[in-house]
Amino acid sequence: MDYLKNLNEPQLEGVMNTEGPCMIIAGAGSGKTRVLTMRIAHLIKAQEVDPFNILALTFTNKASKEMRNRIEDVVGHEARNIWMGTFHSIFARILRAEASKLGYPSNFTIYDTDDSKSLIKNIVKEKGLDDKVYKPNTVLNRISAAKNRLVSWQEYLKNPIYRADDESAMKPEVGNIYQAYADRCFKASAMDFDDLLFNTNVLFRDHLDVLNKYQQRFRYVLVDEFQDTNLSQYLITKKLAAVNQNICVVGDDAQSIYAFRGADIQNILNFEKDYVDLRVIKLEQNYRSTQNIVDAANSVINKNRAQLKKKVWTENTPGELIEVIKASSDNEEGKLVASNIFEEKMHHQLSYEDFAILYRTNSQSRSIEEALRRANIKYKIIGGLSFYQRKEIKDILSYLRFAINQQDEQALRRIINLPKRGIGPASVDKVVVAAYEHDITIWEVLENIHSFLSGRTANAIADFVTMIKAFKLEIERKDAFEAATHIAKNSGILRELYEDKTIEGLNRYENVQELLNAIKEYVDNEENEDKSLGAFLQEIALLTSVDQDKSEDNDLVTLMTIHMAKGLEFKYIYVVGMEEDLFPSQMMLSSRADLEEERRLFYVAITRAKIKLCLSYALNRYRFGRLKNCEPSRFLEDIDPKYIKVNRLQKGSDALAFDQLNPNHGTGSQYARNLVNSVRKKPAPNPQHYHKPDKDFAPSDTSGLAEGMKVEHAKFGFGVVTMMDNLGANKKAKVNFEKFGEKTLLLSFAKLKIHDS
DNA sequence: TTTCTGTACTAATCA
DNA sequence: AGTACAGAAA
Repeated sequence: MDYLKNLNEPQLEGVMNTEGPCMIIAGAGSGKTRVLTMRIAHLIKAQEVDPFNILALTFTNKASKEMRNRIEDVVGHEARNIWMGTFHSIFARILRAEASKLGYPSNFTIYDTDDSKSLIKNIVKEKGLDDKVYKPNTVLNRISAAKNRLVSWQEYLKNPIYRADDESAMKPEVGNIYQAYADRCFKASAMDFDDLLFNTNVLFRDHLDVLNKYQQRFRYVLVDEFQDTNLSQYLITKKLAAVNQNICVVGDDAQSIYAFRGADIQNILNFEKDYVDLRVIKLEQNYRSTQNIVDAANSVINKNRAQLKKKVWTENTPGELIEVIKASSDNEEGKLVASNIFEEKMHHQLSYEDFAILYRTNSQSRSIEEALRRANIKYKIIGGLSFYQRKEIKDILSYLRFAINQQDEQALRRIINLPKRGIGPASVDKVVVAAYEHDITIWEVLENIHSFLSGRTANAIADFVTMIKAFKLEIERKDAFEAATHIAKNSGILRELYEDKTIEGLNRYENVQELLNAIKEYVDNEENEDKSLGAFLQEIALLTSVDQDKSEDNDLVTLMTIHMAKGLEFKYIYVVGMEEDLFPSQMMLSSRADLEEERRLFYVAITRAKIKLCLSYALNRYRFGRLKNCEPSRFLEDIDPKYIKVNRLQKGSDALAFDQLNPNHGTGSQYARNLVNSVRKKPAPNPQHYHKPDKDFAPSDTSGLAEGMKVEHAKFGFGVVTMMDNLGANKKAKVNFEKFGEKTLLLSFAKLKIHDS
């Protein structure tokens, strides 16, 4: 068993003891992924467990792909048959198979966050509530938190605690919005991300035969990043492992950074109570980083109160001290980091792929990118706006979604007037109201539109329905790729993009081509058993941009958020934007628990580095298009100073000069800027300047209007007709107004009173 | 109904 | 710096 070589004592223990419940508490860089992969390999090779009986759950597709590859290296192609993937993807797959038990079609749609938010927006509007109070984001977070704690809308409405919470937040209607939201999702045959887990719980609760089937199937259950599971996920795994009791979880409480998604460190503590015969293994030796980095990380995490005691140590060399870079602005920060990377690369003969730049928020990537481009340093961005979130892609996907599932309300709203076909929001509202009044689906109203509406809009809708029905047939008859191509072409989207000859237009056109290629690839890939368009859509709904790395050139500097970096390692790590209100984020300052989570995030960032860590901050930064002063992050002070190199003055930096110029943090210049802005600002149009007609003002019949007539306009006041244009369907008149000058008015719209002839 | 324009508001992290 | 929305004009 040569795969067992090079494992230390506790690691070996984690690999060999495959039976019974087991929890591995693994410090950063202690080789936990290695233990997990070797454990699975051991199950297959030594214990002859059928890969089909192993369920391994991860948090990102990237992690699961990587793990599968590493297992494949040991056990060969059999690794393919392991049930390995993210919680969401695995249970979406199971729900697809069992959907009918929950009253869903197997082709249910998966709503992404945008779909959810816009649905909530619609509901708030329909209920006549104030959208300033019920912001989609806030409401969705509240609903999401409830679902992650397995609280249905019925229980939510019943529970006085939630009611009191909502009332003290001046949002008493949240429960009712939750109810409407759940109802509309169900009617749309749609599940949001949280529903995938929530409904899996419902499925296992209400259908014991189904639960039993999967309990038998998954004889071994393994969970990576266990500290990031929420209650919903925790209960699923617990239920699945209830019969065989072969459950192994791996985690590190110091790296729990997903509380905002309902993750609960308590799960680790509860785990010990749930399994009396639990074997607990601690991995504390760090193999990844230098002594200085490990010690600095420890000094940071020790500032947190809530944590399990554990000592991460290393035998590695002390290595370099941590460098702190101070810059005058975000742009300069980018420049300094770029030149620093270039120097280190040259000096130590490194590749660009040895470097990663981490930041708290995606919006910070802009200034860094700019600097890297100027310095001719190649880079790749992970995360940010994903390919599947682009407008043109979402448009096409909405067509595909709606052709498959006619109940998908959000997809319908997106495409019904795209390209423009004369069906405006007013008509859509009428349709929705009609559906509500007759208690039928929106699609049924559309199919029989002539019973509800007449005229041009009704015809447009009838044409739309005919088109969708044709698409449906296309999907039934042809494979996913051909059907999608047909829909892209015949919906008119592709043509509209093709006619747009701007650079962005060309880009969009290419993106659609790329989407079609992706479908082709999906169809051609032998590993996908279900090649239908519906399966493809469900799969990509759970994909993020992390999962698509196809670039030929791999020697690139990596840019990403700290969250994305979890589980990865690089020789050189740059953490940028070490400023108050940015990192820690200003939204995390309200409670100790929030601040501690933020600090764990910093811990994660530090421990990604193998050889050198570099932290940077800027004194000024553009936010919302305005320059803001910033202060260095309190986290810099959390590091024991003996691990930090006192920085030489940056050459080429005017940071010092800037400080001298602006001893008061640049308030003077801000004042000057405000002055300039106030001068530049155009005076706001004053409605009081508009003409006020008599209260008995009534528009005249303008069919006999002619040049030279004196008229009164409701807003522009008195004027003289200077020219008539009676050609074509739209009669126009040019009127020279006393106060507003010459205007061209469409007579079918303009309200004019004729004052003399 | 559509298009244009100015304004107000925004960016926390992921599946 | 972007974009989403409202309101005006066509």
